[in-house]
Amino acid sequence: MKRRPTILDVAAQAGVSKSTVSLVLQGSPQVKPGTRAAVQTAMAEIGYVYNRAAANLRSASVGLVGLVINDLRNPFFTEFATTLQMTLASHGYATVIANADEDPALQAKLVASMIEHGVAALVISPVYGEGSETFDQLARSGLPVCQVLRKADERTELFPFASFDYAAGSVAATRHLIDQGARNIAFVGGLPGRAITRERKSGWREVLREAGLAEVALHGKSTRGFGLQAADQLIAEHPQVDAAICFNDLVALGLMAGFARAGRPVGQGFRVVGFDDIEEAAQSWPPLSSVSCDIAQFAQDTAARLLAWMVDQDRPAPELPSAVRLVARASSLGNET
Amino acid sequence: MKRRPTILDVAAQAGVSKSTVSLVLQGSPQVKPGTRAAVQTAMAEIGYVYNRAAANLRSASVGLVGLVINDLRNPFFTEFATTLQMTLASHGYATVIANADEDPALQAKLVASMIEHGVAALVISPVYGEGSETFDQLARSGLPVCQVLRKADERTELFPFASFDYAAGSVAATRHLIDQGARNIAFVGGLPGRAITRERKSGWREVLREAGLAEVALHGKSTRGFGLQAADQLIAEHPQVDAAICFNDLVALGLMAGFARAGRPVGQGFRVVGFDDIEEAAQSWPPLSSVSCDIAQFAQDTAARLLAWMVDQDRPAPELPSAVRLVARASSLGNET
DNA sequence: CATATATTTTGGATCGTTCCAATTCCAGTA
DNA sequence: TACTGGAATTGGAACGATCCAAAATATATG
Repeated sequence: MKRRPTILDVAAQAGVSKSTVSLVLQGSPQVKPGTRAAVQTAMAEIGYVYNRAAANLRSASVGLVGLVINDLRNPFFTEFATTLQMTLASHGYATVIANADEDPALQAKLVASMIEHGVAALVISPVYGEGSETFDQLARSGLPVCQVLRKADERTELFPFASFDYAAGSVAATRHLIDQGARNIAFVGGLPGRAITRERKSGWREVLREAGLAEVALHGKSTRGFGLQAADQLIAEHPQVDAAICFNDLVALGLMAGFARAGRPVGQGFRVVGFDDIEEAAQSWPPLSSVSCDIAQFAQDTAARLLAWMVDQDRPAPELPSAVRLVARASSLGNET
Repeated sequence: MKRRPTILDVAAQAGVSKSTVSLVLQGSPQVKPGTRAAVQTAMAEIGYVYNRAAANLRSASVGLVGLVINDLRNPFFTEFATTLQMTLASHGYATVIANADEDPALQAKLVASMIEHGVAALVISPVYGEGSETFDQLARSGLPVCQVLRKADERTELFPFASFDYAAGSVAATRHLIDQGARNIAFVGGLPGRAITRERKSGWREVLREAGLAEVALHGKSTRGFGLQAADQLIAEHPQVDAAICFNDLVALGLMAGFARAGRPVGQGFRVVGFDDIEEAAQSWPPLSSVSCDIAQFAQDTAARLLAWMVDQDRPAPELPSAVRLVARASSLGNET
């Protein structure tokens, strides 16, 4: 017979009752060491594998956390996802990662599937727009849900929101460019109307208005491809622009590639700052200045807050902005190596 | 009472039996449309959520596929993972993605956790080395297991292996560089001793020997950082080298950045070809020539093979190399725009 | 209309674990 | 020896779905 062995088989093999086997499985201290050893030997002998579905059915508490990411292909989010998974793993929780691919319908399906699978909590970097039923469903489930990096639902008492203080980063980046001598600073990338775009733009706008400088903004998707295309547009339509703050590093790297292609490599009179400080920023040429969001640290903090919520019923603050830090590299500095 | 409603509650609400509710849940065609509607209304009214753990316990067949990836941060693997997940989703299977982070111990833990969660099959791009117990465990589980992209276990009748025909790509890339006038072609990146490094190197070596050209190889991690560092080493120690085949695009992009930093931008007498043809290859400057592995297509093929195995007991071939295609771009062509 | 057949619906058994109250074991004490 | 109390072990009742064979209902046939 090919049937998977159960704890009853183990119990028979070890000459104890199924309850004792269950206690061993749970690492209870109240079984005698000798008995424990016998049970463990029996398990190894008959090749027993734990059936978590059965256990969950009875105990309801599952060491499973769901993670839904709007775009897992973006390295920034990949880093967040992998760090969160590893941090939770070190606390005995398994994480299921899913990619919503910026598709609200898929996101809804994934969330429903995770609830069905009985996750104990959910972390979501949501897709924008059309997501209200998803959050209504989450609200009904009563699960601990953390919104991270993107705020798609305003009910932050229900879905506490943690992200970075992008506005402050934007101010710092703009001041830095002005200090370096830039006078026509464009903002490139970010889809218009989104909260995160507004935030990353707000500091730039504020500083420019204070300084009485002109504003040029090119909006679009947050991809390398858009940056490439934006370079051409900037050169053709706004030749006076001498610096750019990009929505993220991917856009910035694309923009730099675009300027290089046009024969005006960044560093020679044109300055660029990105957002996120992904690993590649330090490795590109020229190295890219970026508003650094310590995403690994952020993922660890998120894990800690989530654990506090799940384990100690200690609900996180509704809004929590993490500090950012401007890392100045050659792409924005006056002198060029 | 805060108890989650069960199908019995739904049945009571709708005035039918639990069996009927179960049939509706499974989308059985044998319930009358009127009854179905009544049940669905009842579900909505009392906010029923399906309990998959309970269902799995009885039926054993779970629409769940595990995916373990050696390094999810590598965009090549991220693309594979997300495409596989989406393809399987369109066939009604949920996918749990986990990142082993090149850590054999973590990989073992993840695999064990997935088996416990009752996945119906597993796709693994394994970590190299120390993984034998992991595969022994998988063999014992009797699950359909596909090894993809990396072969860590030689028992390919048990764990069918699918990857790309890297050797052919390597031949094509080397011939191409020679055609373009290169005479000193280095191989950069890839950890020595690994099957995949041997494969990607084999064609290069073969062609060089045929042509009677010298061989220079720099081995290291498959990261942008190593490429950056390799550029300096190449310039300092092997100034005669006039072209490079890189283990992957990340190394190639790092190498190009390194050459640019050293004031010898690629395209002016130095040619580079990478492997994988990640999205960024076309967007860098200069655009990077690469041996294209259509990873999205590969992920879809993998999904199809896995489904055939799971559903029709149709076991895939033990070894299946997918064709690759050289995409020549400015980084390896004679003339520079 | 009675009967045969097809379509829907149903109650009980079952999956493999955990939980709980109850029982057994055993060393220490009177 | 008989008794006690804590430690170790146990059997039965859940958990919430699916499966199956049987029952109820609807439809077709002569």
